[in-house]
Amino acid sequence: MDLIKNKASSAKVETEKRPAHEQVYQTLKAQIMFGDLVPGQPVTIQGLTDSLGVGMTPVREAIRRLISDGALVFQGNRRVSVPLLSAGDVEQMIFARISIESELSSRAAANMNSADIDNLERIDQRLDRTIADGDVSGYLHLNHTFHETLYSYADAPILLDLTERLWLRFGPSLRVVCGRFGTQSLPDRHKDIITALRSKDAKMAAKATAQDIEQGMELMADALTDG
Amino acid sequence: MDLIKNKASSAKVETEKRPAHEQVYQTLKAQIMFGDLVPGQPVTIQGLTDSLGVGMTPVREAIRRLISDGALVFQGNRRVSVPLLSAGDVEQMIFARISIESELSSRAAANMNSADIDNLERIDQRLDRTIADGDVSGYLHLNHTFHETLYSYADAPILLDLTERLWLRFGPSLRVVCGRFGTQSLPDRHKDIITALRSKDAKMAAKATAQDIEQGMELMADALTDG
DNA sequence: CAGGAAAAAATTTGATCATATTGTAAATGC
DNA sequence: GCATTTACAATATGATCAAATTTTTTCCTG
Repeated sequence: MDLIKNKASSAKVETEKRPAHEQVYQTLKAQIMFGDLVPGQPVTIQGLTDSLGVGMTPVREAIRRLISDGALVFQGNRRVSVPLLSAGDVEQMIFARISIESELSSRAAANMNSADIDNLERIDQRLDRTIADGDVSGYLHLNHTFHETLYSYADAPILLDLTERLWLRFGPSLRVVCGRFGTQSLPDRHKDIITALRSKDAKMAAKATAQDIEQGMELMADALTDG
Repeated sequence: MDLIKNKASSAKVETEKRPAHEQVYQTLKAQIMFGDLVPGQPVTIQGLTDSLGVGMTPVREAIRRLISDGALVFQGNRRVSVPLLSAGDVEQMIFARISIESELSSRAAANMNSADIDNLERIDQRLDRTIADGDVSGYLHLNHTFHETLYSYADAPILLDLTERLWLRFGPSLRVVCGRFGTQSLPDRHKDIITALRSKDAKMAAKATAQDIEQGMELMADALTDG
């Protein structure tokens, strides 16, 4: 569990340099995105100061940031919790993700060279293995890495930021869906995306990305209306 | 002791109920959005504790939130400042705003009744007066109110949140542009939007909104490349 | 002797914590 | 059930420590 323990040997300069509030933010972000926290679960400041071993000020700052990200919600009465998504929420996120991420994919297609695409394909191969193995946690991490890597070539930091914010919102719910249905039924349009990138076909890359998003999010929407 | 605790006096409720960090956030947000703060201007924690008369913790929390919003930027060396936009930034915001706000406008068209549209039109009439008077500050406030009011009928909180975040980003720069060129050259496709709403034409509402956004943002893009 | 660059001290600002205060929810009594 | 009390968590402040910038001093060179 000691994720923050020093990975000392490699780069000793940067290890402990970041301020505590930044580290707390990154830690919580990962926990939310990859599902250690369940939708609806309350998050308390004191609980985090105890478990993370830092004072309350850094924890407070990290929580405010995450609330602004939409990764946590303020429940009115000083309570903070992981968001529960409504059907409408998911529908809006589908629209926003398709609008923005298709564009990112399209822009990336114009900028990526052959080696970049090879690199992306290697990530996708590792992703396939997690699906075959039913490794939910690995799937969530590598799926995120795949999209993040792809979009990073778009050279569009503001669109990237909007996307990151959306991923933080649906992270916990996606985790629940994967936990319930396993990894078998998960969509993977990544092969289509890679094919499009190789032929420098921005339109096709955008379309494949849109389909990948839609299939994944629809799965989530269905699961939410069931429960 | 607390005999006066009941909220009997209805009109006066909003005074000191909200926590300090929330008030600081709202204050700074308004200052950023409507331009008391100039792009590039440094923002210091201690300066704000002095000028706002609260401790550092609430100020810190508000600043973290605003950084997450993109309304302030963290300059590496612990320094925080109001963002300077690049041409690429503006271009990305044009894309994102058109994508999302056109959709909001389209959805609002389906939900607004005649009285709602009348209300919106009254806002636009007041807006016209600020343009005629060259009242930059009034223009910025009412233009925001117009869009915010319109979009509120879309019943899409997540898309609304994404939009708010974008407005916070370009607020300071828009203010600079208006200050330099006055209000005369500002676009106003609001009449077209209202016409579209009255005929329940969602497509046309979306198109007029897109044009309104594009014209305003292009103005900003031009001004930024000049300086 | 003057000018400038480098080094060192001082000031300003940020980061963190410990503590006091206040508000909210749960528990107890009637 | 409802009101009062109790307990716990959130809010907010001030103090303390660390980092960075700015100013001052000093020393070297022309």
